[in-house]
Amino acid sequence: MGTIENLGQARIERRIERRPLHEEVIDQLRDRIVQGELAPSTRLNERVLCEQLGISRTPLREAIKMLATEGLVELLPNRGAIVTPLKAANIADTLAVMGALESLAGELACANANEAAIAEIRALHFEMLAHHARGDLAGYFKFNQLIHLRIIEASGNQVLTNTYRQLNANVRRARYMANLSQERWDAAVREHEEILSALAARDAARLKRLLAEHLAHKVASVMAALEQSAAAAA
Amino acid sequence: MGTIENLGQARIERRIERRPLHEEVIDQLRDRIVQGELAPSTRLNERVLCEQLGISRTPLREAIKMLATEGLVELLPNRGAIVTPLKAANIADTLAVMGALESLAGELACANANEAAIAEIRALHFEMLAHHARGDLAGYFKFNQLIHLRIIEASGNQVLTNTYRQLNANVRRARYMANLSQERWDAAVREHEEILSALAARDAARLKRLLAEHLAHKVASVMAALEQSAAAAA
DNA sequence: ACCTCCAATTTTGCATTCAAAACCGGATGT
DNA sequence: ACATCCGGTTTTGAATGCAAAATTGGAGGT
Repeated sequence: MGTIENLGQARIERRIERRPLHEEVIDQLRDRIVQGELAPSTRLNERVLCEQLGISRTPLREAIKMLATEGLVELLPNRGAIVTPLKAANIADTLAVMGALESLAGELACANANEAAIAEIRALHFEMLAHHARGDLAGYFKFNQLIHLRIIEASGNQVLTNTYRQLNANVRRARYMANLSQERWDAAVREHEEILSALAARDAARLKRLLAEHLAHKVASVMAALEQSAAAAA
Repeated sequence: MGTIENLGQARIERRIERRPLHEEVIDQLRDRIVQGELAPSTRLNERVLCEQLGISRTPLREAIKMLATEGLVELLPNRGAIVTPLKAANIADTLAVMGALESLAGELACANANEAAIAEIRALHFEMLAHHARGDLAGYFKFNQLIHLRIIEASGNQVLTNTYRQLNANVRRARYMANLSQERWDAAVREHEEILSALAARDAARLKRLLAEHLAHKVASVMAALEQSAAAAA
């Protein structure tokens, strides 16, 4: 180990940590895809994206390859890449897997979550209520997502969290299509109340059931929206 | 070599679509990592790997980025990449997630699997028995893996299959460490018998329970081996 | 001997270049 | 009119080049 205290090097560590370009790029593209700004089936033209991002093709191509293994992008050999089309079957499969993960997360969270984490989830819940009260759908969605992610994280299983987050990115693209009725919205908020209370009580069985029901409703809503948009496209 | 035959060969060869280099490379590297030929924490030197694979750095770097999002490789900014170290905690987390996926797969497989798929799994089971009878551990492992994968695939959920396969790659790296006792090996074979019979009977509840127990044994065996190797390294 | 500093070398990050495949649009033949 | 062929253009795939960061090895100081 040697001397830990550096003599003349009392200088403050430079906080300016330059992120690799491919990381910057992948975040940018992932956001654009999830936001729908890059719509499903859109062709990713390397030249155009390079100009928009102000970088060369090398880091862009690296980012695209990474997005492909995340499943947000599809590689067509010799023909570039497209934003993965939204297929109802694929979304249904993804949601089924996410359900299994949520169930496991609920169980683990009841066993492992510390009170601070639960308190934070409760705080986020109230923030979500505020947006719901104001009828602010975008804000509601944001905190909704955050709450689900925090419950997953409360499991303490890092692999579970990463897997869930990755699958979730794919599903989030479909969320704008799901035009929530006021009734369904209100019901979802009530479901969240119950989920929170089950977690606080560390009632794993009840939490798992509630998460499963909540997800089932989400599946129904998303699938309905997808069917509708598919019908409109045809 | 007749001219006509050669022409024919050339035409056929030309029709075989050349895979992108990064795909070739990612498969090569993934195999080497899973086989343990590239051991955990090994530094990936681009120049060396380029020479070994006979390619330039561009496709190699693309492949490394993809392996990083698969979790088999860790990127150290400005310092290249290393094979992801085997951490007991990470493997335990991964196995927990795989357990949840197997459980879901068992349920879906009982509902969706066609008889041909089950017959194929049974055939693989007998091949596995043959290797077990001969005491051929490597051959046994191969068919063991294949059977588990086929059960997952029998779910009919593509996302589930992909997710499972990806997580599995990480765990397979640890399998050589798990020095199976003959008793445990025999027990594992018996468990497989039961799993197969539950699937054939489409008894979802029993199948889920058996898969969970089977996995629990695997977890115990892998974790014991990891603890042991960690102790040896210290 | 140990630590620190510094130049030389290596290695990575990114840009650029070159080659091959796909795409486009008009001319040609049926 | 329609399909197809062909040349040029665009776009992707892969190699190479160049600059910045990290590593190495050794000289000098304590």
